Amino acid sequence: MAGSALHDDVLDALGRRIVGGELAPGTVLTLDSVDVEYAVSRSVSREAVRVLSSMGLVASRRRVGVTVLPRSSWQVFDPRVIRWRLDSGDRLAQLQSLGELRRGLEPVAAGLAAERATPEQCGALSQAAGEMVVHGRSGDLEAFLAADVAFHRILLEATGNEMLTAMGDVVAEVLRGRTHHDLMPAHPKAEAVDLHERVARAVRSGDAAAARAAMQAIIDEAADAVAEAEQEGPA
Amino acid sequence: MAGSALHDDVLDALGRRIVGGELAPGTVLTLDSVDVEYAVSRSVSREAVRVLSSMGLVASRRRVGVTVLPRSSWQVFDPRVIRWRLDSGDRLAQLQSLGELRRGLEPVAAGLAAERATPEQCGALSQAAGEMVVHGRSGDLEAFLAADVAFHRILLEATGNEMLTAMGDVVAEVLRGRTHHDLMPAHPKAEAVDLHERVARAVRSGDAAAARAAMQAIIDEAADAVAEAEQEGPA
DNA sequence: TCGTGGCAATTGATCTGATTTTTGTGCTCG
DNA sequence: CGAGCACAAAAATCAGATCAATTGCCACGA
Repeated sequence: MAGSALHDDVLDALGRRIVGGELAPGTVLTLDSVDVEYAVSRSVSREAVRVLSSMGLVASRRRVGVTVLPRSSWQVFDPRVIRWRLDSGDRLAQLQSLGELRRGLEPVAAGLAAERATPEQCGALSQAAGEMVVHGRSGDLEAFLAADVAFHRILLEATGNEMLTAMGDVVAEVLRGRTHHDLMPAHPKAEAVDLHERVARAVRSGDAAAARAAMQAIIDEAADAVAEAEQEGPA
Repeated sequence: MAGSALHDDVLDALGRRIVGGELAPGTVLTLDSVDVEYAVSRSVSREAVRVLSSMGLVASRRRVGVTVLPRSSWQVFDPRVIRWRLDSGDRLAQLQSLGELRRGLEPVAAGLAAERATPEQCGALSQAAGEMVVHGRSGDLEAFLAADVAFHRILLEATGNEMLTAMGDVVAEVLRGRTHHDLMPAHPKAEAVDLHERVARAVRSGDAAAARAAMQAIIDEAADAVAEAEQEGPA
C-alpha cells in the first residue's frame, strides 16, 4: 500500500490526527513542520494540506500557517472523514449520527426502489437477502457483512437517485464499523434477517408502503442492537 | 474574488467543465495541457487536479494522464459538486435528487428538533418563520430566500446531529438554486409559509409527530412547485 | 499466427530552490 | 494615545530537474 502513495499517507496521517483530537481545533501547523515531520517534500505536504482544506479540516492563511478547524466546518459526508471518525474515539457519536441519517433516508429509498427497481435489481436484492440468511446461520460474520452491504447498496442504487446511491458508501461504512468494532451480536438476529427478505419481497412486488415500513423496522432494530452492545462493551 | 485564488480558479473552471459535460467521462487531460491552457505553473494545476481527484471527478495515472471519471464515482455530497451541477445543464436532475433526499431527511430532522431544540433555537426558528411571512408578502424574493435558508439551517442544527446540520449547506444550495433559476413563483405561496410556522410551533411545543408531518408537507409542496415551474419555463 | 518478453517513450510523482504576495506585528511619528 | 509605515514570517506561485511506473511497440520464438 505504501508503494506509491506518499501523498495519501500524509493526508491520512494528518486526517486521523485531526479527527482523533490529537490536533485540536485552533492548532497551527506550518507547511515546513509537516515537511520535516513526515520527511517529504513541499509538493507532497502542500497537496495533502490542500485536500485537507478542501475537506474543511484545516484552513491555511499566509503569515499564519495551517490552522485546524473546528468540527462544525468539517465535510462530514466525506467518506474519509467518516472512516477516520469511525476509527477514532468519535466512533459512537459517529454511529449515532449516521443511524439518525439512515432512519430518514433508507425508508424513502426503499419506497423509491419499490417503484423503480429493474427486474435484475430485484433479483440481486433477493439473492443478497438469501446470502444473509445463509451466513447469518453459519455465523460467518464477514460473509454476512458482505451480503448486508451488498443488499443496502443494491437497494440504494435501485432508487435511481444518484445521491441516495452515493449514500451506499456511508451505509457500508456504518455496517463495517459495527461489525469490526464488536457492536454486533455473534449471531445476527433472525428477525433482522427476516426483515431484509421482507423488503426484498415488497420491492419486487412494487409495494412502496410495505418496503418503507420493513426498512423502517430494520433501522429501528439496528439502533436497538447498537444501544445494547454499547451497554455491554463499547470496544 | 479572483484576487488570490489562482488555485481555486483552475479548480472551479475544471470542475464546471467536467460537471457540465464539456469534458465527458473518459476524456484524458495531461497536467501539461492544464498548465498551458490556464497559464499557471505545475504546482497550481497539480493541486487543482489533486482536489478534483479527491472529489472523484478525475483519476490520474502514470503514463496515461488525468482521466475524467463517470458520474457514478463523483462525491455528489460535496457542496462544490452540488453547486456546479445546479449551475449546469444538470440542474433539474440535481434538484430532483436533492428533493428526494430532503423528503427523507427533513421530516426526521424536524422530529429530532422537536425533542432536542433549545429555547434559543425555538425562538430563532419562530423569528425566521416570521420573516418568511413578511418578505413573502412584500415579494422581496432575496430576503425571503435568506429567511428560508435560515429557517432550515436552524432546524437542522437543532437536531444536535452534526451530519444533519451539515445538510444545511445542501438545503441552502437547493433553495438558492430554486430562486435563482426561476423555479419559484413570484410570490411564495401562503400555505407554504404557513407550514413553516406550523413546524416552528410544533418544535416549540415538543410535538415531534406534528413537526414531522408539517415538514413532510413542506417538502411535498416544494416538489409540486418545482414540477409546475418545470412545466412552464425551465430556465 | 499467436503469445511472450524486453526496450523505450510518456507522463505523473517527487524533490529543490528561488521569487512573489499577503498580512500580522511592532515601532515610529504626530 | 492613535494612525500609519517598515519589517518579517509564511503561504502561494513559479521553474526546472530527476525518479519511477506503465503502457505500447517490436522482435523473437513456438
